[in-house]
Amino acid sequence: MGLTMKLHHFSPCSWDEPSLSLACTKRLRPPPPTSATSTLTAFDLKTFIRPDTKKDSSYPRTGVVEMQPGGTRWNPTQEQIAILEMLYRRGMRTPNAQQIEQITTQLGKYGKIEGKNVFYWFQNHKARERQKQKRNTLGLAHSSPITPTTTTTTTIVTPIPLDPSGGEDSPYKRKCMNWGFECLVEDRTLELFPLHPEGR
Amino acid sequence: MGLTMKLHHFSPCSWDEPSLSLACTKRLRPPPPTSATSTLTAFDLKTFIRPDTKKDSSYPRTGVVEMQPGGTRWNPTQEQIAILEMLYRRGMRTPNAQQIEQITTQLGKYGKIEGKNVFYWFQNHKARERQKQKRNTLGLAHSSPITPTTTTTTTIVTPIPLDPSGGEDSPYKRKCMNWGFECLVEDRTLELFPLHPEGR
DNA sequence: GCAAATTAATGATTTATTCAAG
DNA sequence: CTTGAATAAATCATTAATTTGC
Repeated sequence: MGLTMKLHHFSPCSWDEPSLSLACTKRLRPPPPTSATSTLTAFDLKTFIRPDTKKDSSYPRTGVVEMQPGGTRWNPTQEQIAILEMLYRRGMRTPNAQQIEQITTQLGKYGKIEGKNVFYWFQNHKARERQKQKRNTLGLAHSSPITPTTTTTTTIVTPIPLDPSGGEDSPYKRKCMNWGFECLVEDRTLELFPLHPEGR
Repeated sequence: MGLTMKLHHFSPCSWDEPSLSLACTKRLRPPPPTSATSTLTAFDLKTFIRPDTKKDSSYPRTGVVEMQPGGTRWNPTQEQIAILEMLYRRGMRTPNAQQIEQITTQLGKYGKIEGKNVFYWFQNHKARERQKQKRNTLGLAHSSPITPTTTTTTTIVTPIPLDPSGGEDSPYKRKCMNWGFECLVEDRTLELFPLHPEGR
């Protein structure tokens, strides 16, 4: 479990294979009368494969460093972190698309940010709080009774607000999907964060 | 295993409390909000909560067979599957945002589809091909040496087209991110699939 | 033949793991 | 070392095939 050397790059394939022989691999679910087999032979796949020009097409191909002038990855500001942490403490764990969008809009006032940053932040924060807690729990289990050690600041983790009430009616219900960003952009900018963006 | 008749698409949460309960997957009372740091305490989070107007929220309760799109999941057509499988055979594994967009556009000619469907399809297909192969490998490992068995048609898995050229310039580079859908929509509709879309 | 019940397949989400920037 | 970013694995949830009893 450790050395998965996955490095699938883009294929310089030559698209001359004509065929697509649908080798019905399954015994179950026999394919319905497919009219598509014969028709899907010829199309220009090359258009797909072009080695990614992204939208920001104008990049200096100088050969080595083609990085966005703003830097590579999101570098959150203090205000952004503070807000995110508050939301987390308040119980937010996996915001849905709309929530992400709104958060992003607001946090954008304090620095450059994208929706995915917000999404990833919650993912990572949740996961790392979890493992931190687990580490603490296990550590205390067999460690010497008094070892505050001050190293782990033990961040009192407000447990995820699960449904504690016995009244269950669904064994587990998914809630949100984090897609749907496609064109959800509305221009009404809500005033959710009455903070005074000062410094920075 | 099949009598769960729960489909409360609309969580009847009452958001009347001045505090807030985000990430309310189930109906639950907001937990006592763990005194937050006093600086960023006041803002109106309720604005986040409005129960998401994006989705359908209006089901044909009249008992009619009117399957209105919105609450259902993607049900791919034969043509769509055929194209996706071809792309997969050709080596595509994790298309980037732009590729997903283009594929979506093209597959949209054969049925309703979104970008996330394409993304998920590749994720799932890749994973399930992997586990299928693993199962086969393990099965053959301790099975009798000659067992053609003809049952599993062994879908000749075109190995992932690795970069064969010695000319590498980046030692493993994460290539794509599947975000960035925000507003990538261009209206030039490429004609990648010169197929004649006929009704399913 | 047929609809309800069962099962297999698979779409959609969440969680765990990994890579790498700073 | 910390943590943003990305992918893989595990899991949930829903739909279609298939079976079953009539």
